[in-house]
Amino acid sequence: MNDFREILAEKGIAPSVQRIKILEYLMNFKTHPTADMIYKALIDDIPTLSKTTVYNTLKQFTEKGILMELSLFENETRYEYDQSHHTHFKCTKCSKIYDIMQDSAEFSNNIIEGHQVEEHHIYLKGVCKSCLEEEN
Amino acid sequence: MNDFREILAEKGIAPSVQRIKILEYLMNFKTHPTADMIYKALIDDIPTLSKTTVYNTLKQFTEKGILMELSLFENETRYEYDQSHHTHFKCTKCSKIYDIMQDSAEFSNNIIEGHQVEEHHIYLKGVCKSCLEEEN
DNA sequence: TTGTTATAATGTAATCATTACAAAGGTGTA
DNA sequence: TACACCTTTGTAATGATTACATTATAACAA
Repeated sequence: MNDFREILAEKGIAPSVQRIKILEYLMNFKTHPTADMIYKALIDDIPTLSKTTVYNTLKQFTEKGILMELSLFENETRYEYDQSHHTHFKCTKCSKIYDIMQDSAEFSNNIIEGHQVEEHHIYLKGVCKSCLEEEN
Repeated sequence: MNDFREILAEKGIAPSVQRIKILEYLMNFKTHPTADMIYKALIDDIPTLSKTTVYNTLKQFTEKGILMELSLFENETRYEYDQSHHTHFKCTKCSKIYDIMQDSAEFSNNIIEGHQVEEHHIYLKGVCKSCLEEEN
């Protein structure tokens, strides 16, 4: 539990109950939850919790680099604490999202870690050619 | 223009004016537009066009495999006609989305086709291990 | 032609995720 | 205590999307 406080302290974020609980949840449950899932999971514990607080906190954590935002699937932002670089797999039946640790981008075989892959997407983010040129 | 009618006919979709114009737009402008962008682009041409029609048509086209749905960025669904397998690059400054034709998944160099890559995501879709097991 | 049926398009209202904003609560310090 | 600052809260607003009921259109038979 000091863990959580330390992580927040390192980033200059005051350790309120809400922030600690949200971070704790994301570090303990690697389920790539939405803001709403986090809210529902914590509301019993913190009955006064507001959804706005959840959104604000997730935004702040993302900006400070504590969390990673995933907007990959179905127009719902999902969050994860895990910092390691890995691939995401979403099941079209049960909707669960799995982390694929396999490093290589070798997807010629359509079974990966037991999952049957039907679609394969790669996307990149950064500064494009023409924006780079304008900067000079 | 018979092109469009043929594509629709192949999939058993009646060639209404609205459907032809929407398909035409997606085939001519490879800008990965949102439903709203398509609506705005066509409303002068078809003054009675309804946004619901755009949504319905895009959904139908996607189900029939004519279009590809991209929910990669900022919780807005974008659509593209291009069937070839390629990578998407989004500029964090101008928000434009580029197609990256480079086949290999070799992103060790952080400049690709002139764009400076800052994030690199891979995601997969399919049926997960436990759903596969349940099927038997 | 008229009537009938089926499909397609439209407009409005509803939903859901997210954000804006103002008010209220808490904490630390002079 | 009083003040300043940050945090949380609740409500209202926004924006994308969907549900649904109504209207329009096209094809076809009588």
